[in-house]
Amino acid sequence: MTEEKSLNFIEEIVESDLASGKYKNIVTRFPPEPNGYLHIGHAKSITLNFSLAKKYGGYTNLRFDDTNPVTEDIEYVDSIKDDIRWLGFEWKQELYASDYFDQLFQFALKLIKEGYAYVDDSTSEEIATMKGTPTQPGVNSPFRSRSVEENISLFTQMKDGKFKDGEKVLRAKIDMSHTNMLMRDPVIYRIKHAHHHRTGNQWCIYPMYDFAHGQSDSIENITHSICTLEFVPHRELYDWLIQKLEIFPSHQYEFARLNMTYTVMSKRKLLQLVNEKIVAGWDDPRMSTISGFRRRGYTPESIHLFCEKIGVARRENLIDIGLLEFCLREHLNKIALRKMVVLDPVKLIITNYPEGQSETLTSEDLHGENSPIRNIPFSRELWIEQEDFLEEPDKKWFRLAPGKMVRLKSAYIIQCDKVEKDNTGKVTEIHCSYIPNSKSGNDQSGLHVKGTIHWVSVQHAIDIEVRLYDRLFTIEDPANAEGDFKDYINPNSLKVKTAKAEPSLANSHIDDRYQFIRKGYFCLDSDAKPQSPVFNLSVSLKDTFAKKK
RNA sequence: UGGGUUAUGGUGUAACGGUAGCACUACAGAUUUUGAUUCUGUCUGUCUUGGUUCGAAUCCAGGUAACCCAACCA
Repeated sequence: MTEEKSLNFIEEIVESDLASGKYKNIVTRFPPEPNGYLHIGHAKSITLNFSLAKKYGGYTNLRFDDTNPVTEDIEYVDSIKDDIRWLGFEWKQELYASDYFDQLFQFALKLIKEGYAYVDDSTSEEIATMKGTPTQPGVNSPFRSRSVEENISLFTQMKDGKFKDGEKVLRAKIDMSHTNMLMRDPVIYRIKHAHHHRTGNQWCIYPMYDFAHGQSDSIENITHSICTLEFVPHRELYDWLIQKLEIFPSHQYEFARLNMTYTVMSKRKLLQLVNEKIVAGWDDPRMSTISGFRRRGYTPESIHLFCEKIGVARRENLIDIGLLEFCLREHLNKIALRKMVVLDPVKLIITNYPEGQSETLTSEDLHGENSPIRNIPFSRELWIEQEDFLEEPDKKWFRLAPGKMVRLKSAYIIQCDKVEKDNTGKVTEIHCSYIPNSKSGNDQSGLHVKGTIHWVSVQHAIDIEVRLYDRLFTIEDPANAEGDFKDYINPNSLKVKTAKAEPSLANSHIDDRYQFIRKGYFCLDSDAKPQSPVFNLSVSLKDTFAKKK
């Protein structure tokens, strides 16, 4: 059965361009500004650009849009490259808009020579005022009619550092009464005496986005320049500049950016969370950054699946973060090694199991058949989960309770005989007896129990730190809520506890993925040290029982 | 009050004038040594008003709503 997958609108454009012979193959680019870490929204864009080129036999460039030296930094270019590689994509060329500064300067000169650009001495406030408003046309700058010679001379002096920041700008000469505000003589070069992370102090004028992005696309022969919806109004300017410059006609296409519930997606907001130490850093496992998800235990596969499922369209969206979690579980369920870990321990004593005795049982590492198996020590005293015992359960309870039976996963069936409590009424010990002929894999007891619980042998258990994460925000759309988004931080987004784990967890590696049975998926955190393992909750298991309560 | 963009179940996304489909979620059931997984089933949708047409989610006109645009940010 061939299931025909429908194309998204960009694939349709590409297919039609290919079919019409407009292009023989396509070239895309991913153009981050190195002023922050990449987030899951970028993953959507990365996946779109790289997958598209791969699917249609083209390639993708990685181009850093580094035209604003005051906000950009080498730290960010390194992290961006790491993240893209981790996602599994390979760029054809690693490029920088700053590679084109000379070329861009020549482009500007060409515009000036043809009367399409001029140097303006107005202040930014004056320029803003003269620009008008969306409902009122702007007025021409008094400097708009300078001669070509004067403009060339002034622009060259700008480049040569003859002026201070803000003293002059170069503007495209288009139409001050255009309905599109971006066409009202946009600034295309400004003076910034700033150190650039690549060109150093070579330049003191820097092109604006609109005079760098499209031109870079063109220089690289990008066929499909894909960006998000807020750039729709820029497209007219993008096309205008390419036409006046008479360079390769790249085309811009826009799609709706990713928004996700219970998180924020803007670099500015993420930076605030980092700077104000609300999170531990850009790669804090609660962050929506790619590095955050990676540290949290997400896999590239899970993110690919997510990007495939959310689709690509042109309408605003707010994706349920539950879908991302679903995609993670979907992958982890197949690969995560099963382990037994008790998060909130209470002691269970098997009174008819000899003191001092222990035995080695085996358990499956994975769910399906043909799973590898591992050894687990069993003994008289065990840790079990507090929530797996209830003194006065209702009829739907099938875990442990006085007089009730459960199976200890991969071990024996036990029956609860008695409980010990402290003077506050808290259960301190649960006394049970086990059914010797009910051993897992060789059960001759004929008993049928509904519940199975996990456990760890007290004398063999190791202590591990577990970090349990919850969503960072308490409301679905903090970015668009009333007031400051930080008012909606979830105070319980991180809980740390010491858990009792089966000994095999002592030698874990950073890329290993685990399922702590009946609890969730976990991975070793980068804070872990050989003698003090730390595990992150990647995502909990679906829990229909807890939900019903 | 100008210009641009978009409206399909709770959330996403298809259907390109001819049966509104898929996924997630929710709910119900089966299986289960993870209340997980797996399997089966159920609920819920074309913004609105007109028009064209044998036939409209799709085409046309008018409304309505949401988002974007007045950085020397990208």
